[in-house]
Amino acid sequence: MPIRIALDEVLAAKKMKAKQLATLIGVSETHLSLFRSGKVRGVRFSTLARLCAALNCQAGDLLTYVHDEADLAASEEAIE
Amino acid sequence: MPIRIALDEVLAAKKMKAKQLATLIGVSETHLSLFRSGKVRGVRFSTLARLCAALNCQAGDLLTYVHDEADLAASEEAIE
DNA sequence: CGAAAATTTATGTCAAGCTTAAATTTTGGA
DNA sequence: TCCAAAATTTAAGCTTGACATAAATTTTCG
Repeated sequence: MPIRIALDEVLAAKKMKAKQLATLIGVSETHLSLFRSGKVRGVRFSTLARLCAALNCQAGDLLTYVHDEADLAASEEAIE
Repeated sequence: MPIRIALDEVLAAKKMKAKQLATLIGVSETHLSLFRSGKVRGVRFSTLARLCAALNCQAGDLLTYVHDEADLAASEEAIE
């Protein structure tokens, strides 16, 4: 997956524990853990907004796109 | 909603039409239109990745968080 | 005007966001 | 080296909403 979640880095920079964040924004520790380790396939903006608010950062600080040529082949399947 | 979608700006900068983008990344024009006008409540990373790939930009260029104090009160409801 | 292009509305499907609970693993101090 | 607390993972389920297609409505512009 070319969208990398950099939550751990931001968390470390703010010297905040995942648990604190979870409590602060009202999301389960379970889900936050899955999110941190990149095991989710998307986010609700409401959740993203709360993360940004709590960490005082931008969406781009949490989500970074790692370029992958394959992403552009999305519409052209059946190439075989 | 404090997450602002800046797709139109990026699109304009790249001088690309929404329709071209939709075709390029394989998403319906309908949905892309809803997305552009901020009428969706979230994104799948697969879609975000394709947008970034096609526009050659970062996730942060498309999604920006507009600070809103209210976001932190997310967990404290029942305040009345 | 009028037709093509773009946006919106309507409807529906199905994936997955997120939760709670329990199991498993990791961590760190005594 | 233990063991208990903390953190992560697994499991199961509820519910939302991403995204699609089709049709209606609106906008664009020659």
